[in-house]
Formats: sequence, C-alpha cells, structure tokens
Amino acid sequence: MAEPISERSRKILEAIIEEHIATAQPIGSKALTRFQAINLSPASVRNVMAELEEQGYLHSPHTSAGRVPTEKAYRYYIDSLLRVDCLDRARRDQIEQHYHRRGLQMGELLREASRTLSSVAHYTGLVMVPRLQSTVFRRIEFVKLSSRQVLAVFITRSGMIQNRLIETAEEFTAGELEQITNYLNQTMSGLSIREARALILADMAQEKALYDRLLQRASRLSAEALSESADGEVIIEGTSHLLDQPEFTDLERMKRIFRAFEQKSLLLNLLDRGLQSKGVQVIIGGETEYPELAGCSLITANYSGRRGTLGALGVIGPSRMPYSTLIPIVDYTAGMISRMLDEENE
Amino acid sequence: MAEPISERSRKILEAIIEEHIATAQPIGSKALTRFQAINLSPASVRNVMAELEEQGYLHSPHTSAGRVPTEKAYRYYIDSLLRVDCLDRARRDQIEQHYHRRGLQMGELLREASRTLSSVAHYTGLVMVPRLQSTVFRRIEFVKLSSRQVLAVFITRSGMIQNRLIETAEEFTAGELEQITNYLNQTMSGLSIREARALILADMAQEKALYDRLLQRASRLSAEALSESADGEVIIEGTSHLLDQPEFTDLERMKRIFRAFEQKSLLLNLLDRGLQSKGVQVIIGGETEYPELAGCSLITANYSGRRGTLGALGVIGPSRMPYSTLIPIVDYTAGMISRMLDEENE
DNA sequence: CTTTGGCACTCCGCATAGTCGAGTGCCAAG
DNA sequence: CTTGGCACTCGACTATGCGGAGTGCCAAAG
Repeated sequence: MAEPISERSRKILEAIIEEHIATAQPIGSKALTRFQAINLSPASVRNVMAELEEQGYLHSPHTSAGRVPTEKAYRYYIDSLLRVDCLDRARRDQIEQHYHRRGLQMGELLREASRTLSSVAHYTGLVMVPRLQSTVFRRIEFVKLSSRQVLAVFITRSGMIQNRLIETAEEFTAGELEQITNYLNQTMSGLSIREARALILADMAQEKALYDRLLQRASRLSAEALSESADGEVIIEGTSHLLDQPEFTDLERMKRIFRAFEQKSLLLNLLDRGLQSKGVQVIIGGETEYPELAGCSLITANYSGRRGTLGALGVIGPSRMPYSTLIPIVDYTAGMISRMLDEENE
Repeated sequence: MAEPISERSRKILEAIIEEHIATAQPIGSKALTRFQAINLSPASVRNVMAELEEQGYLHSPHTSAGRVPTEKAYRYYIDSLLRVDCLDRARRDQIEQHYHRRGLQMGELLREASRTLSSVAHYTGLVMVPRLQSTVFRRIEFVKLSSRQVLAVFITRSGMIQNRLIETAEEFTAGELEQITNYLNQTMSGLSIREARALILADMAQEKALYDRLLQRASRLSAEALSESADGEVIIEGTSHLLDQPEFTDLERMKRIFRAFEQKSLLLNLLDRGLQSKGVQVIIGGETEYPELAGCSLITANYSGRRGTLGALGVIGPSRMPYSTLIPIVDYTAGMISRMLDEENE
C-alpha cells in the first residue's frame, strides 16, 4: 500500500495534483498529456494512474471520469513534491501595506493579520490569540472598584493587556492593594503567568504566609487573578471566500465547515497542536479527528514575540488549494507579525 | 398605489404571507383556500390577488406560478397585521438557561447573548457592543508601562472595561499619574466619556491651564485617552443557520449576505439607527441603502443599563422569517441582558 | 354588484430518451 | 516497457413530452 513511488509515477502524480488544484476537475490521462509537459502517451499514463489508484493516491468519482487526488496524495505532495514559490513582490507589498499604521494594540494587530491573510490569499484567515497563561508577565495592577470588587489588569511582555474582575471575600484597602501590586511586580517579572501562579500557590502553602495575614490575603487575590481562564480565541476573517470555491456546490460539506467555524474550540485545538513545531505546517482535514473538516486543509505558522512562540495563524480552505502560493503568504505574515510584536515592546 | 386595503384583502394578504413564511413557496389561489381558513372560492381569491399585485404587495415570479409577498407586503404585515405571540415557556427556559452562570464580564455576556439568540431563534444572532463614547464614566486608571508609554484603563458604569495604550511625548512620573488619576476620577464621575472629553478640551483652552504645566500635560494625556476610537463592534454568531434556509439555493444572494457580515460597519450602522427608538424594530433589507441586504430582514431591540440605552441586538435572516416567534425572543433577550447589566453593577 | 364555476392558456418541473465527449481497461504490436 | 487501437462506460447536456398548478377572463348565479 505504501510502496515507494518511481520517479515517473511521482511526476505524474504531481502533474495530476497541480492540474486538479488549478481546475477543480477530475483529471484524465489524455487531458494530462495535453496540458502538462509529459512526453508519454495517454495509455502509459493510464497504466501509471491505475497503479497510483491502487496505492491509494488517486480516486475515481466513477468509471469514466478522470481521477482526483486523495488526501494521501496531498500529504505526499506537500511533504515530498512541493516546491514553494518565493513570495512575489506584488503580494509582499500588498501585505506590508496593511500594516502601515503603527501603534496598533495587539488585539487589533491580530485582527488585521487575519483580514490581511484572507484578502491576500483569497481564503479564510485564522489567527489564534495567544493564551494568556503562557505569555510572560510584565506587570500587574489592581484597581479597587467597590468594596468587594477588584479589577486586575495584567500586561504581558508581548503587549497583551487583559482585565479580570475579581469578587473578593473581604475588603482590601487601596494601600493594601498597592503593597500587593508592588510585591507581585517585583517577584513575578519575567515569569510566565503560569509560572507566576505556581509560585504564588507555593508561597501560600509555606509557613510564613500562615502568620502574615496580609500576605495570605494577597496570595489568595493574586492566585484568583492569575487563575486559568477559558481564554483561547480564534479570529476568523474572510469566510465569504469559501463561497467562491467550486467545492461550494456541495452544500452539505460547506455547512459542516461553517459549523466548525462556530465551534472555535475545534480550530483552536488544531492551531494549538502546531505550537511545538517550527515553520509552516499543513494540516489535512481528514487526518484530524474532526469529521467537519473532511476535504479541508489548514496552512498554519507560528508567530512569536521576543520570548518565544505566542500563537499560530494561517488559512483554511478546501484541500484543493494552491499550497505553493499560500504557504509563503502564511509564512511571511507570521514573520511580519512576530516582528511587529517585537518592535512594539522594546 | 398606496390605497387602503379592504378587510378582505387584508385577510388574504396575511394568509399569503404566513403561508409563504411557512413554506418558502409561491402561493397560488387554490392552495390558499385549501390550507388557510378562507371561505371564498379560488376565483375570488384570484381577483383579490390581482388587485394586491397591482398595489405592489405581491409579485409573480412568472405567469403560472403563485405569488410571493413583496417587501412592501412585509412592511405592511409587520406594521399592521402582525400579532406577536407570547414567548412560550419552553423557549423562555431555554434562554434563561444560557445565563445561569453569574459574574460574566460584559464582553462575555454579550457574546453569550449572540450565541443564545442564534441558537434559540435558529437564525443568525447580532449583538452590538456599546460604544464607549456614550457610556458613563465610572473610573479611570493610568499605569506607567515605560518611559513613554502609559496604559489607560477606563471602567464604565455598565461594567465595560477598556484599555488604551498611549504613547506620550514626554515622561510622566508615577506620582504625576496618580495626581491626574485622582483629579479625573473626581471631576468626571457620572459623565459620559464624550462629555468628559469635551470638558477636558474646554479646560485645556482655559487660561489657568496655560500656567499650570502639570494640568496642561494632564489634559493632553486624558484627551488622548478619551479620544474617539474606531470602536464599534458587532458580535455575529450562528451564520451557519443561514445555510439551512431554502433561500440559500440562490448562491449569489447568500454571498452578498456573507460579505455584509464581514463588513461589520454596515450592520453597525443599521443597529445604530434603532438606538433612538424603543422596543423591537424590524428593518427590511431592501428599504436600506445596502444592496447586500436585499431580501433580508433584521429584528432588533435595544438593551440598556441603569443609565439608558447601551446598544442593540437582534437576529438577521431572509425577509421570509417567522416574525411572530422571533420578535418575542429578541425582545426577551434584550430585556434579560439589560437586567443582567444592571445587577452586575449595583 | 359580487361571487363563482368553467375554460383556455401558460409555464415550470420532472422524467425520459438520445447524443456527445472524455475517460477507462485491455490487448496486441512495436 | 511503451504505444496505438478498440470497445465500452458513464456523466453532462439537450431535446422532447407530459402533468400540475396557476392565471385571466367570461358568463351565469346569487
């Protein structure tokens, strides 16, 4: 089943895939010899195609139609055959242009990134907002709102600002809050939120806290402030581009995709998964556990600030997508965002 | 053209509209007498229908099809014929259930509202996030981030929290910032952001500011902090419900709608427009200046906090929508949100 | 004067049938 | 191994015909 492929088969498979990406049609042997630089007769091509079909790289919708690449074929194409284009000047300018305005806040920057991706690529853009927990603590501030309400404002190194409203069991005076603020800012600087929280929890358990009432209350407040929140957001832009795909005639399938968009956790999982690795990744829908994404692919890349990976972004569309032009777009955008997040917070 | 309509015509028009809402099909005279309680012969109905068509309430897709209500008909139906159902117990429970969790921040609450609308109504939910400018100032806080960066955090009466990063021309010391904070919190409490800003600008022009250097800089800082931002956000949820509508077979039309969704400013304008009025409003797409919304309708209602209207929410879908069941849903949701925003900020 | 049944007509939707083209598998010859 | 040839398949498209639902109009009944 997974036999290696001869040089010739590979060429033909590549040609079929590229032709199908371009036309969205099943490809026949004759058409292939006509449009692609293959100096073989249709009959020979047929033989190869039959073989490729047996190996699971191709599939016929019905007897007398051409053949269509399977997901296995796309996987192979992406891993072994694909030569990625260079990002052409025009497109690069087009991307740069979107970021002329300086001093965007991170949230706006990411939204803009998603929009840019979608408009340059003509596919649907995805941007995952960094998870607060793994970003690096820069500063925290407490603001007393009422007797039992305290607003916590964190700022992370990468420039994210996040608020959280805390209902406290007992009242804190403004002075106490200031003390706590100072203490936290001194101890936590440079740690990730997750580490900071662990540290505080450790403190709480320690003996000294037992005797220092203020410290105890402070710890409780900050633990609350830094507690895991259900964050995890994905910014999706340009869904309407999907409607332009010829695949859209399959209404049922498109409905599934749109439902997947609404269930953002699904996309979040996929984007999360790539956070470990570096560079551009391609996820083919059918390879995931999500039936909603059958026939779809994602191209993703991570972006990072000064202190390591922050999140991921990319595009999504039918598996039949022009990987060679989209990959550099995603790649370039990720690099661009990384650079901008760096600059903004010297 | 705009002749008044006889009792009988009205009944028939109503029957046609309701039948068409239920079936999405053009309605013929015979079918009408069969399915609706009308004790007239098809021939008589035909006469009336011809008349209604002439008056612009009906339209035949072609000679031998039934008739379809025009936008004028929907308008008349909504304004004069519609009797709104009571919200049934089941649906009310369904809505309430979504808001069990207490202590949501406003942003989350509104997102949840949009989701609820969409899932209860089976249409696409819209919620406009309140415009910061018209909300009532409760508190402002400045946090110094670096020598030239100050973070401003506003809190409004209704519980919105908004951050803004300000690049300052010159450095402020922590003490100065505190002074400014105190000054602003004293003077601005109870004003809307817009009013507050106006007041500051007035201050700046006054003579005393010219001689008080700190005050002058403070004013500049706060003017910056309160400046008009491009806010105005619409939370859209449940777009996939549109795909279930039989109207969806008209692909072109659906593409237009999805594009409209991406251009949020368009929806924002429409929601804005209703902010003056009270109660539930229905906007019929063709009546607006937006060709994208041809064939669509919005049902909207305002929600408010303690201190007046904050924003609007509603559902959007094809004009052929079950107004009588959707209106109470939108109405109830708006009321619910208003109540929750009140409670949260004693 | 309104209502109603009748009638001729229109036109869409659907099903059936036929044709065309692209593609296939297989085989035998190069 | 490659290639040309050949018979076969099957979907896409077109043409044709039919039935149903609807229409307008008219004349008779209420």
